[in-house]
Amino acid sequence: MARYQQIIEELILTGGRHLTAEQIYLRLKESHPSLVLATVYNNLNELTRQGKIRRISLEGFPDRYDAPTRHDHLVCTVCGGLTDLPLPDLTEWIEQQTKTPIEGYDLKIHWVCPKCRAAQGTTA
Amino acid sequence: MARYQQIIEELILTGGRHLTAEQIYLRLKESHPSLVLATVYNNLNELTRQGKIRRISLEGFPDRYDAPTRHDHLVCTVCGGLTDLPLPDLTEWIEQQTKTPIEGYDLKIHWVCPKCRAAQGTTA
DNA sequence: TCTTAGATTTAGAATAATTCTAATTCAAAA
DNA sequence: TTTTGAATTAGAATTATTCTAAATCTAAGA
Repeated sequence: MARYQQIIEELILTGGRHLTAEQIYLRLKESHPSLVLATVYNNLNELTRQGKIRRISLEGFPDRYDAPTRHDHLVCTVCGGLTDLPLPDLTEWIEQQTKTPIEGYDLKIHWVCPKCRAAQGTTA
Repeated sequence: MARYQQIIEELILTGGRHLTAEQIYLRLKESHPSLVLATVYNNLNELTRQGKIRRISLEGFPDRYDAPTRHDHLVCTVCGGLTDLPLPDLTEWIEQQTKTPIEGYDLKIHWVCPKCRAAQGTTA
């Protein structure tokens, strides 16, 4: 069962990174016309719960889904675009600072991506 | 003008931290019965734009509003509760690592708060 | 004082992402 | 072949937030 779980996972891990639920739905609908958006959400929730994928929540934009490998993200404050950023793992440092065990963390770095920086130079 | 801007700002900075728009609305409605939720949102957006308050987005919970001082947050993965955590500023370290100027960052640390940890021990 | 102009607030409809519910379908086991 | 439980489907519901248009207010100018 879980007819769609595997192809959704594969699409997220290899077919395109940082996809939204709707993008996943539209891509898979081509080859699986009976697929429905609610099924995509169901599977995304299940995969996230199992730790096979990672959900990235962004202010003002729909959630995106990513590989669960440990890495951080640059978020463009202009276009909302996401870029992977593999900074060193801060877990131990945080636990030393807080003197408390933690489950993990979510680090989003705000920048203006090169494309938007160029566009700013043009208009401003 | 901006009749409500100041009292909203004051409530966020001093009257209670990590409040939602609705909590702010309910508290102020007592003393200002004509106040409407849309006005709260308008003012929260304006205050955020001006950098006088900070918006904190949490997965699955409404946004909360906080003082704009630089600090990080512990987020309980069980109850969603927020706790302030003043870790050292990582901006310079991140800029060294990425070799790119950044605008700031958002660091949320996932833990189980003491209250939920105790409750877990009880039930599990 | 009266008028005007601009901004703010109000009221409530609209939006959009996501979840929920109930009915249907499916796959495997009995 | 029948049963059973889980997954999918369809579409309604939810919820936080935004939007729109009308009403209100404030301050300035005549």
